[in-house]
Amino acid sequence: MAATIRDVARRAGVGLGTVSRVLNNSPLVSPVTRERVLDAIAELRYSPSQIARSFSSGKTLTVSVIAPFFTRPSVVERLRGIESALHASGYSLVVFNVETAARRDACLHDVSRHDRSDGVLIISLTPREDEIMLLREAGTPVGLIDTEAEGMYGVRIDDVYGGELAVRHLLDLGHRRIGFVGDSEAEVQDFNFTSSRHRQIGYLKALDALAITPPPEYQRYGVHGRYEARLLARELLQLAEPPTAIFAASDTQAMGVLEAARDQQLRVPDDLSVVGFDDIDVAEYLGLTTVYQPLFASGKRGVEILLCLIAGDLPEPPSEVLPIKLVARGTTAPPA
Amino acid sequence: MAATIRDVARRAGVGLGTVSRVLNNSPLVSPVTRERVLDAIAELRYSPSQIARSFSSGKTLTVSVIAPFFTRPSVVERLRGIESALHASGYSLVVFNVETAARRDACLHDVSRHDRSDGVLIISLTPREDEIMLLREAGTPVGLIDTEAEGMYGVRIDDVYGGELAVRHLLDLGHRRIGFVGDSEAEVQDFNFTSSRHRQIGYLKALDALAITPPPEYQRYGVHGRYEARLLARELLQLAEPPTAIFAASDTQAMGVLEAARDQQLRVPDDLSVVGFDDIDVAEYLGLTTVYQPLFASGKRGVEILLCLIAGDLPEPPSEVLPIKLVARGTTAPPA
DNA sequence: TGCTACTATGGAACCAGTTCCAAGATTACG
DNA sequence: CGTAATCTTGGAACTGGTTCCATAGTAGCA
Repeated sequence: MAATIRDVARRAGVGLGTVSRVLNNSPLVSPVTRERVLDAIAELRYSPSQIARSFSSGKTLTVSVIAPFFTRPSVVERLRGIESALHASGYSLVVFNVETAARRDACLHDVSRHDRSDGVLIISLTPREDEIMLLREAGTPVGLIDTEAEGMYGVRIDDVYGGELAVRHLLDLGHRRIGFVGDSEAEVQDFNFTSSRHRQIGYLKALDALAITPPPEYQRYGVHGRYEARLLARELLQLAEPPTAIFAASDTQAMGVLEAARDQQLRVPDDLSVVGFDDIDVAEYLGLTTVYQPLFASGKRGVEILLCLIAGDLPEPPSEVLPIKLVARGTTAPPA
Repeated sequence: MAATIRDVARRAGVGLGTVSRVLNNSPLVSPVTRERVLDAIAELRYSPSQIARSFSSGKTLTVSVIAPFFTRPSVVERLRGIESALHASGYSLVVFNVETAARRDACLHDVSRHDRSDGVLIISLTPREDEIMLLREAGTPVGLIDTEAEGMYGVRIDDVYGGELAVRHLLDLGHRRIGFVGDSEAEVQDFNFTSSRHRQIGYLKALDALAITPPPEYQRYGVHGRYEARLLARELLQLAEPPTAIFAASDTQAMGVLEAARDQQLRVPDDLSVVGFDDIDVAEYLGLTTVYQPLFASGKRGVEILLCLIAGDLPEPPSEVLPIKLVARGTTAPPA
């Protein structure tokens, strides 16, 4: 059907190797011959088979990315960074969406086969000991985004510090009763998500610096999302002594908190201050005070690190930390 | 390095073909032999090379999807439907994000090579005459999502009817001065997006049924997004005789309209009614009246159609139309 | 028992590139 | 002019599966 490299060779009256050399821009071809080959390629409307190429060269020019809940705005933005950097390098992007623990394990396992892609990017999921072994054995280059693991390379932020930033802002405004809304134990377990937990540690650290120990009932956990966060915040606000401010582990959860405040006829920020995390697109719209993290850049940088590994170099430092900052908007104010 | 099918054959003391038959669950293998081969596979920790498999069989078990602006919430939701259906069928998903006209053309061209993937899904972009030819010549199966084209298969909604639904709702409430905010001419041209235009036709049709002809200045166009929509809505609201209701071609644009209303100290829905389109996740949060369309289902159905084409069947009807409905929430009310 | 029909099996040929070695052509230089 | 070094070139071998044909084995049946 379609022309092959041999057809081109015959047509141009040259050898197989010569056509291959032309295709790969080898300098070992005389200008005259190159021209002749290019003519033959044009005449036959020849286009080399990518699969055959991958097969014989062992390179697929493809990168897999494992993204948990890839509809979450923060993940989407990272993906956009990944896609843009990858495309610029001529790589294709294969996406795996992980929404269950089983799928998480299956994906990590599949991808370690180092067969269909030249490398793997893992977003937010922290590989376990045995999975790290598997990936290393298979020799699959891996870049981690938004997480870190022993002996692996990647890019992340300091979530503990981010939590501190958020809560210090509330403390500076004069708040002392500060609640926390974060991911459920189950999610942390199932997916090995760490950011909510780390942000909470920052929350505790900031409070501890002022010798404040928040009561356990001020810290609530639920399945990630607006809906659950709304319920958790409602519980917080119905306490005998409710918090005057709530730090949510993500902007999405902060939106749930805002809904709960609305439900209780509380004005934000007059009656309740709210801080989120991530600075997703809609945060600006809502005037939500939050902690900004460079989502797009994390994807881009993750790709750079991975391509580095694929090329055989070792990036330095292994785990790069991107800067974050507090963005004060309209959902925080001094307590009444 | 890694074991090959020949190693397995040698180890199991059988022929090449037999191992291949075991791998492909051919019934033409005796239970005893099958067992022996499976043992050898386990002992050698053999796992067949996907690339070699694709190469020799011609199937890649991969589908490409071309998604314009894949961070837009509506696109993300479609992608989620695609990923879920594709994964259930054992296919991998290669994503191309299109954000410029040049990239649009390049992607459509690349993908038509029918080499790296068994089929292509195209979201919202309508292939042009020559592109259809190219795809047909290459024999690449194509599924269209959110658009249609002569002789091609896919799934979509009736955008004209959607626009009618939205505007009829406003008319029923008593509005007569109704503005429209949609995509810019440039976008429609560059990407061959059709939905904004079709929704506007629905808008005109609904008004026409009541013999209303909206003045040209009531219809504004700008680059898709919250920011531009806000500016356009501001212009509308500053007219000598401003509209009492605005229909935005998407929820994202409706959010811009809401911002503009806020800027002008207008209360929604008392002073201004707003209707969006798509019913993205955040619409519910905002209490936005909008037109619901099955985004997730469109992705899923698109995959089903594509797999059908890959299998060599022709789906009926060629262009399937999914149901939509108006979701009345808090941003619409009778005019003051 | 002999013939047929079907099952089970082995392995060559094939897919379309890349890689690398051998060899011919050309140039450089003493 | 002869020899070495360098530049070009051709094509066999290789990548790891699938496919299909030939053949051996076996059961069914008259």
